Amino acid sequence: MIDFNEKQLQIIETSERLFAQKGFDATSVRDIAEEAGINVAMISYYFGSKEKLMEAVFEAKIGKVQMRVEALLKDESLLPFEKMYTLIDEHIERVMHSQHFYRIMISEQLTNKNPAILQTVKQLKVRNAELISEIIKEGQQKGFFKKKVDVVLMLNTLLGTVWQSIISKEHYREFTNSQLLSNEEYENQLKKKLSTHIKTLFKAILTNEA
Amino acid sequence: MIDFNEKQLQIIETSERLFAQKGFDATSVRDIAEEAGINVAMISYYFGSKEKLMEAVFEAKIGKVQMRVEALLKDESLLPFEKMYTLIDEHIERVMHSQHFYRIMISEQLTNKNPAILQTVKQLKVRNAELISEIIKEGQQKGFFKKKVDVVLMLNTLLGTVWQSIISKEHYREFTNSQLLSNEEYENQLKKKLSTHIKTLFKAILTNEA
Amino acid sequence: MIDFNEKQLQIIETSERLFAQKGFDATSVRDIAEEAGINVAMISYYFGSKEKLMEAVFEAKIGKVQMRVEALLKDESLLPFEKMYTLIDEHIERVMHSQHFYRIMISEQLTNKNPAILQTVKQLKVRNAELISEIIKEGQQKGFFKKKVDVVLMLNTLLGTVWQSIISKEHYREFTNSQLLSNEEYENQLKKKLSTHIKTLFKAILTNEA
Amino acid sequence: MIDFNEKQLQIIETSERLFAQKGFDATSVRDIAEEAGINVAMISYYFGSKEKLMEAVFEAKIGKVQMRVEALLKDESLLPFEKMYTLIDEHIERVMHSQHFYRIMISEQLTNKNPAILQTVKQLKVRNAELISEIIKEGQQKGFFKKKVDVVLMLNTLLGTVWQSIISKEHYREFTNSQLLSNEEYENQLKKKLSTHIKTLFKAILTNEA
DNA sequence: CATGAATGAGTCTTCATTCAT
DNA sequence: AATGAATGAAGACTCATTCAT
Repeated sequence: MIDFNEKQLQIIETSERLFAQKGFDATSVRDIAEEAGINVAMISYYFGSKEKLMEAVFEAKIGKVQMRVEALLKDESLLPFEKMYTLIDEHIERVMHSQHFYRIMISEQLTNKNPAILQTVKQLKVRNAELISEIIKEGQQKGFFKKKVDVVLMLNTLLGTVWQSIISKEHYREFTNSQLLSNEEYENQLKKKLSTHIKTLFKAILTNEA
Repeated sequence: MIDFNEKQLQIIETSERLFAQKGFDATSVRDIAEEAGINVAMISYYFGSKEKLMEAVFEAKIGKVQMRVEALLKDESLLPFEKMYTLIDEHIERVMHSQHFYRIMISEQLTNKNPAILQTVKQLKVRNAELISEIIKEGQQKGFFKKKVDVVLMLNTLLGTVWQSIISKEHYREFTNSQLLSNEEYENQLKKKLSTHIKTLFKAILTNEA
Repeated sequence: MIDFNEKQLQIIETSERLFAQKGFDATSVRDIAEEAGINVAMISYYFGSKEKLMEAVFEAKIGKVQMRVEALLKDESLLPFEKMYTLIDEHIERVMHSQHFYRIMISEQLTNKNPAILQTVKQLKVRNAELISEIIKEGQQKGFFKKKVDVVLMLNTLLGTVWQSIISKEHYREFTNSQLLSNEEYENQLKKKLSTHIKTLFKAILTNEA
Repeated sequence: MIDFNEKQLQIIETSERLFAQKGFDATSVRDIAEEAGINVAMISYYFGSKEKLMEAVFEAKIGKVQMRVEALLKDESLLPFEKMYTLIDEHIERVMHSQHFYRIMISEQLTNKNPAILQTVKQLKVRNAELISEIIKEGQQKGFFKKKVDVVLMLNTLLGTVWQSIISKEHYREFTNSQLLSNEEYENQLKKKLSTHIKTLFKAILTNEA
């Protein structure tokens, strides 16, 4: 876990936003430098290269996410279903709040260009799948969940549905008659709907015997 | 619906693949020209610019998709549930087969850079949502589906789950003990699993009274 | 043997001069482009890179030199001593006339940076040593030359003396009371002196029994 | 004669090596700082600039060389021929031992960029020519040497032959069947050969009446 | 006295596009 | 109708040097 100083964090934050908005290749180091109010050379100076900067963006973020998930899933005070539901809500909250970062993450998974980043992402995903598998086993032992559950597909439904809702958010604004809502209101409404929707799906996945 | 000549289609096809593999910005017109075996200048000559070429890629593809969906949903020989299930299977099949194109589409939705393309995508999405709404109404009238169904969320679950499964395909290969399968076998297995999984979800969405 | 078009030759010529005057690293592609009256991008366009341009400079020159030497040494109408003397005079003439190029060549041998160039130079040198060895053998068989002659040292004396005379030319101008001569006159005087001097040395090397 | 403190000498020594290996322009102050184990800023701090550092390298070296030559040539216990032969051997030894420095010196003479350095070099050369002229006069008066001797050409043969032998050392390694020798052995062999060779040449220059 | 942080100028190269043919 | 040649703009990055501490 690398420690970044204040200026580095400032650069990371700006990069995260710009990479998300325009994509890695379409974001020039000049763009970043200007927006962050620093000299172009400082990016090479602090991070070595634009690519390494991107990796730093991931390191800075993934670590935090990982810790939060671990903490939740190991919380012994929660019942299996409560854990799953909390997991859903925290995920929705996190993705909505860090849309920028998740945009980059998807983008990186799309292009397969930086192996270091892919590795980091993979580790996060696999680790999470492992942790959730354990919750499910626990729920199965206690008789709450049905026998056969495909953890990966379940996770993909969670991540995919949330993500798809975000990227197509604007497309459906008219369709759902939400033109009059402020951006914030619309997002809040979306969060609630998503929460209910996915919990329903998870319940179906975890309990209904096919 | 624009008519493209053979050379143009050749360029579109190559572009689709390269844009998908490396991203729009990271793909140079020289790359495309070389792979397509044509002169660099021909891209500007036929399409006006690299951006316009991208738009052509979308026009060429979206049209086909749209027609297939319309045909399916208007097929009067199918029951509502059958339509939904066919919709799922065709979507899975289509996305798996045209991963390249869907990668670009997601990428474009991520970066919001080309309004013309966004508009095209939005039209497709909204039109599809409308069509599916009608199926659902039909199913509700016939008593197959429950009263309140959120079409958009349902669609997002379909699209999101399929998509998430594709982009994280490799990450979970070890986790699901599928290392020994060939790529094709792995994809076929995934298709089947996805089909069952999403049908279960749709059934839950369309029938279970919360 | 690569064929260079007119524009390429123009770039090569300018580069040869600038690389010689300022050194490879101190010469920017902008310098070259400005002096050659071409666009900076044309250097990459025609040669691929600054390094490759340098290699082209060598290819363009070394070939010519090689051919001249081969022709001379294979000339059957000349006696061994005549060949050696002609070799000396032609070398002096060539180096004086192409000082720019020889500056670069020395510089490259100094820094050992571009293996492709070193290889080209080495081939030239070794080939020349071989050819001259044959002349000497011929001279020995005919009884003109003494038995043991070190070809490499002899060549090094020729090349070294000529070269050293050129690079320290200005240093000794006062010392030799040649301030009043024009540059051309001074160089002509130097050529004559060098010719006599080196012929004396060669005669000593080739005939005097130690 | 400037006094350099220990840290300065350390920087000078490292610079000498790096400038020789990679050339002045291709050597960055960061390279030097890293290899010398000092802070980058210290180079500007101690020497003012990279150029001034180069001048310091020359000042530190030229002084030593000058003193050695003066001492030898003024040694009254040696006969003229002995002096010349010792001069040759010491020069060979010196150049072989300080190849780094001589590489830089040649390089500087090639590029003519730093007038201060050129001046220093010129002074050394002219002074040496003057001293040697005196030896020759002495030898002529004593009847050992012939009347007309071109000191400059003679010096150029000494310097040029030695130098050419060094820079083309590797090129001829195969040609002289010396692949099996260690680097050290090869250099020792070369030194001996050079010594004999140049002494022969000098003898011819100094005695043979044309 | 010595240095880590910072920077503006400059590097080479690649890019999409244009234009004469 | 099609293209090879050419280019201006922009790209990421490295450099020697400065300055506050």
